[in-house]
Amino acid sequence: MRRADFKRKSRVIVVDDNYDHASGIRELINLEQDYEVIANAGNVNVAISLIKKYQPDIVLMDINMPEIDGITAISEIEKLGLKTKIIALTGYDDADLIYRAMKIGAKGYILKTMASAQLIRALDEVTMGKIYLPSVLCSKFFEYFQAAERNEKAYNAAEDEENLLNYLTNREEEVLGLLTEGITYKGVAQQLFISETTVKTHVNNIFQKLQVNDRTQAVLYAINKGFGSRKKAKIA
Amino acid sequence: MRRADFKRKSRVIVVDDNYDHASGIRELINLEQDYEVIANAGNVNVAISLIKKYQPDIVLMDINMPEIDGITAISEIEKLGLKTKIIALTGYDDADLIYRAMKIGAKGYILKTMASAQLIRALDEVTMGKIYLPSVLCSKFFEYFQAAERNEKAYNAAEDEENLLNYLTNREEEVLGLLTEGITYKGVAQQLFISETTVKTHVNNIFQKLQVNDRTQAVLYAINKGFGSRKKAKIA
DNA sequence: CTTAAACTAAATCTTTAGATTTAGAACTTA
DNA sequence: TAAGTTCTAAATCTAAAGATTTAGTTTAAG
Repeated sequence: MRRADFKRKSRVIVVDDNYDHASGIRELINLEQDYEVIANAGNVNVAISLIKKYQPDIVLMDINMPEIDGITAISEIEKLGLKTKIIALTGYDDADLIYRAMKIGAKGYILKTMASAQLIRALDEVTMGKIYLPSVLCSKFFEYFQAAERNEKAYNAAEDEENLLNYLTNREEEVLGLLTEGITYKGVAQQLFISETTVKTHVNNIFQKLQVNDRTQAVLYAINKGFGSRKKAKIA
Repeated sequence: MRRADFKRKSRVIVVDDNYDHASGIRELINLEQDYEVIANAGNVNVAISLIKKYQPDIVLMDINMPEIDGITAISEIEKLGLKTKIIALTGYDDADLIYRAMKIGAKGYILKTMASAQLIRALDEVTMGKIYLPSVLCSKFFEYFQAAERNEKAYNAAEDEENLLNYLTNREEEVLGLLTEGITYKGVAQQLFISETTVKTHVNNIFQKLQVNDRTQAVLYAINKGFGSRKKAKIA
């Protein structure tokens, strides 16, 4: 899986507040013909300026660091929008950490306790544009991921008892749609080419069907039930 | 990784509309001392009633089936709330399919083209409560997952230009909080033990700061900016 | 052919909402 | 101490919002 010799070495920056550990990794990586460590960083701020300056191919990021944590650091680096790929590195296989690191864009995640072969393997895979997560960690990730999804579902299911929106007529839905954009009776009347009194009639019917007393409550009900789903009314 | 002999065999149901393929898997699994296929199902409806009846330990679910697709099927089975673990099975490594299957709770995902050892490995891992996703598919999953997260971020970033909510005073935030529950001036006044005119003053200041004209727009602005974030005002 | 929704609209009336101005008390900061 | 914020409150309006009743069309269902 080694790349041909005529390709330049992949440039790596190691971020770890433990100097000894960083040095160990550096030496380990420099033994490989395909990689070279171009810098070490002992804290996040130094790391970010080095990364901005050198735009390395890969960053090995220790997650457990003082001041700014590694997760935040990854997030910051991702914001730079470089091609730099980040591999997270920790001592423990905390599901939450793995989930968060992968969520914000880490391309790999390995444990410090893993064999050095794992590290090189991770570098190889990530260099080839893949994502590397050892199966143990992969399993951990999914525990967390699926638990999170289940919570989402349970959360939404709670308000799925009965959706009063289903009782609305087409016209009433249209009117409600305009209400959820913060438009007045007059405005709705103009947009639908009907009189203001008609709008009032519709709105009153909507209130009764949704069992609310005013437009604010109607709008809140509609939004909570996912009315208009992903459009999110724009104000400003 | 085989379990001790005194433990009963894990009971497996195979769901696949291709009878030959299902039979092949059945024979393959029955060669293992730890597993036995207790039923085959050629379509989703049969599968679900069999699963309800036998509550197997594992379901091997082909995703590409006529009528109801396998993803929906997994979702339906998960809704039953059984201990049954589902392993998805497809011909292609479609990132979207993998993502959706894992998202709704599949405990494993393997390709039909993979060696039979992979299948047994998946059964073993899943039986032990882990999640099994071969590294190739794991990588595919994360491509999709991270792309989805990036889109989320981009979506939210668009309205992060400036959050006018930051200019609100504490009291104004309180008032806005009550407005986002659909409460009237009088109601807010009672809850905060202040006069109605004071509430009006606050509300007017809120309108100016949020650059809106009425409470509906203020509430919409607040919700869009994540005011109260995950609480979602309850009406009804 | 009749019944029942659904959409339309008017009239009337009460209640909130919202704009605007002014101002006192408490607290903070230069 | 003076200036500035924040929270409080009142008075006075105007403009919306909302409740209620009645009623004429149209269209689909029986």
